[in-house]
Amino acid sequence: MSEVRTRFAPSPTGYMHVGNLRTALYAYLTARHENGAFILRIEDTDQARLVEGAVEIIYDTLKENGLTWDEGPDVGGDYAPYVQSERTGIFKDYAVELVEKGEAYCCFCTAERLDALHEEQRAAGEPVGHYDRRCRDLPKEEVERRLAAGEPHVVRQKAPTEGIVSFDDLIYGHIEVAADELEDQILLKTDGTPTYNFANVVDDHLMKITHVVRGNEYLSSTPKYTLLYEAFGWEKPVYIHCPPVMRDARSKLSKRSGDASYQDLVKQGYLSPAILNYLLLLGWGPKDDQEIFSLEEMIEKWNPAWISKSPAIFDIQKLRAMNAGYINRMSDEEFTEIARPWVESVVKTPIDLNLLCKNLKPRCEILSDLPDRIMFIDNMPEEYDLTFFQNKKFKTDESTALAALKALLPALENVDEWTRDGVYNACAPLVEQLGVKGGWLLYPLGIALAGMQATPGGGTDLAAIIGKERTLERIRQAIDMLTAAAA
RNA sequence: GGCCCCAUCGUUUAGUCGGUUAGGACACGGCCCUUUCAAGGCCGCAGUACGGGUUCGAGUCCCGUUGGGGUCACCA
Repeated sequence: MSEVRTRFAPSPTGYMHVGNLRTALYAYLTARHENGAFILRIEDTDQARLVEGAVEIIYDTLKENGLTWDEGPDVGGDYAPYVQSERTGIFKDYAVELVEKGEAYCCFCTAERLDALHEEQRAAGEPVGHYDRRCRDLPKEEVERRLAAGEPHVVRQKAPTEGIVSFDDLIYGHIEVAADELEDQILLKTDGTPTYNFANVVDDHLMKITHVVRGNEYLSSTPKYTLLYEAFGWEKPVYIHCPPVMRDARSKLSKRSGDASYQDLVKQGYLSPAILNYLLLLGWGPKDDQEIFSLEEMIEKWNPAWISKSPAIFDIQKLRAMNAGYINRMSDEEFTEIARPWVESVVKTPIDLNLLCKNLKPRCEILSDLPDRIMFIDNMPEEYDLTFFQNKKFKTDESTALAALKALLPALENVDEWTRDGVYNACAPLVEQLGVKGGWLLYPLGIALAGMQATPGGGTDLAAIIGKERTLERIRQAIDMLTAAAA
């Protein structure tokens, strides 16, 4: 069996939505699982839609995710060029080949005539149909004469007028469609450039693509592709049509409706491996219960036949959980490194960064969660809701908190070794002395230091993180506030 | 509208030879742990869209209904 070759052929629109990335991943895995080649081809024939820097976004996204390509615009390959706009000269010869074989013909009908035709059909109350094939059987002499006169024309393929056209898809199985559903599709436009479908078939053939992995919006046009392969007498690729990634049950993910692109997700603090892992499972499942996959494991376990047939709704909540799992599995050191810029964006004063991050790690689902959680370090609110001191489980309220903090203050003033353990060791004897539960004493400390209820760590952690000076200052502040409130 | 495709918990997915207490994950609820909140551990709630067949037996096969998606360009 020959080498498996797949390709990812994006249009450089400047927006890589996650559905695109998933298609790239599936194509990549299909190749790599068979030790095959993965090719990157840029489909930029629509110059009007060209966006500056869009190709770089494609490169960067694939690279960040480890989806390396063997052939492409930047690395070259045996079938270069890999940018479609540089290949326009190629297609004309193939169109001519089909005309000579009698599989295609020159059509001189103008756009105006086509419009009029459709208008007539509408007026007659008929559904707007296909091209009426007026030029399909023009006498050879007439065609030559009009060509010689330089009359504008397109090249159309002669589609069969009866019978059925069928193809096989690895996911959807055998699909048949009546030939009269198909029209004589245009191969070459008036300006001599190829239509997308035509260019695609020729390119895939020339690049020896064996498995075409693409979105299932192409399922309906695949019979046209089939006709082209048959007209040329080329071997058809294995088709793998992937269902779309949806925003909700009705609509696809789209830039227009403001759905997050891959880049947006990264900016929000989602990790690439977590995004890729989530995408793998969105529309595909292994036969066991494995959920966490490294790229190597994906390659090993991949089977394109297990891709789902129905659309999958993108669930940001599940992605969040997946991301949290990836963060939780990192070492404290790794997490500190990726969290550092986020922490430093809101904390400019000296702190125990390692201790903070150790506490932040299990509390962080995505990196952009961080700033709100640690704001209090540099910006302690002047006032906060004193009912925060009420805790049912520890039997605390404003008055017990006042007592606890008053006991804590002198004990902490005497601490020399200001570490988490040092602070805790100074507090522990008080629990004995007062005959209370740990929480009774330390829960109020956390509130006093942060001014909020959900904090990255208990009272002693917070004290160690923000340092002795700020700790004592905030305890005094809390004592003042509680005293004033009690009076 | 024509044609093509799809349909398992709220979401995602397993169930591919017809026989399962219909499994996992996220979310949700509860309990444990606990110096807050988390994390972690344990338990729970929750599904075969509907209607007909075929069969001893249907999530699985067939037909229909409903719902949804895609596609019908000198766009890609």
